[in-house]
Amino acid sequence: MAQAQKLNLVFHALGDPTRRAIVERISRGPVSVSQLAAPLSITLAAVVQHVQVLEESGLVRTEKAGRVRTCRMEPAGLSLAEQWIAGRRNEWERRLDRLGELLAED
Amino acid sequence: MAQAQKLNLVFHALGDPTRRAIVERISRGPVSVSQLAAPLSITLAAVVQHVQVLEESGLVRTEKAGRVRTCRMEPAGLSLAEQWIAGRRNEWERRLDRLGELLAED
DNA sequence: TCAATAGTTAAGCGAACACTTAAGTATTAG
DNA sequence: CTAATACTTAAGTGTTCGCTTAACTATTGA
Repeated sequence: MAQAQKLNLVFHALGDPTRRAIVERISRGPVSVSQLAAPLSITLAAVVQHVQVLEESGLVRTEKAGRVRTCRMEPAGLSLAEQWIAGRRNEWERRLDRLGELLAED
Repeated sequence: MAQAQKLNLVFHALGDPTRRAIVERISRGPVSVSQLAAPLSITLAAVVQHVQVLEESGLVRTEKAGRVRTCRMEPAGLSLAEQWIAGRRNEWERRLDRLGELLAED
């Protein structure tokens, strides 16, 4: 998949507060879907849909054993977003440097 | 504004590829709205709407001089997103450390 | 075996989204 | 003064989103 499309999915996934709460929980250790649903005031079906979005975005990996689906972190997903942001900061800082050099010329 | 609400706006803003392209351009230096629109195959009106979303998210600052609106980077916006991501990675790594210590016990 | 548990899937609904067209305002160059 | 430029704003349109209810499947503990 193209990088841009992956970034669409990752940033879109993180744009929802319920999904960020789910990621926060999963980043502390593996959890089942029911455990994810417990503190949330939405139906299990809605939680399943959020988990699907997170899995398709590459932020979360999922595995079913018996009737329980366990969700784990997939750190590469977050990494992609982090690197895009770092790239922007980098360009911005390099520009400030060039500007500083220009102003330092006498 | 609450941190969570800001994160909603920032991640949602970055979830759209056109808006990311706009941020990439702005991170290389200040630009007018027309300059932003030039390489994009959407109407000026649509670009204005994207810029509004970016401004409300805190990623971009904007200033009008005469009839030209100039857009600049607001690095604090990206920073907020970066810190949230770093926080998740941190929790995930700390958990791996604890796990490693457990396994190292004999 | 059979009832509770854990998740799945589909259909539907109202709100938000990205975009367009169209009609406007304000600024500036000639 | 006038025409072109650079937006701005409003209304409308099709699509996607987050969520619900409801009906279903698969697993497991008593």
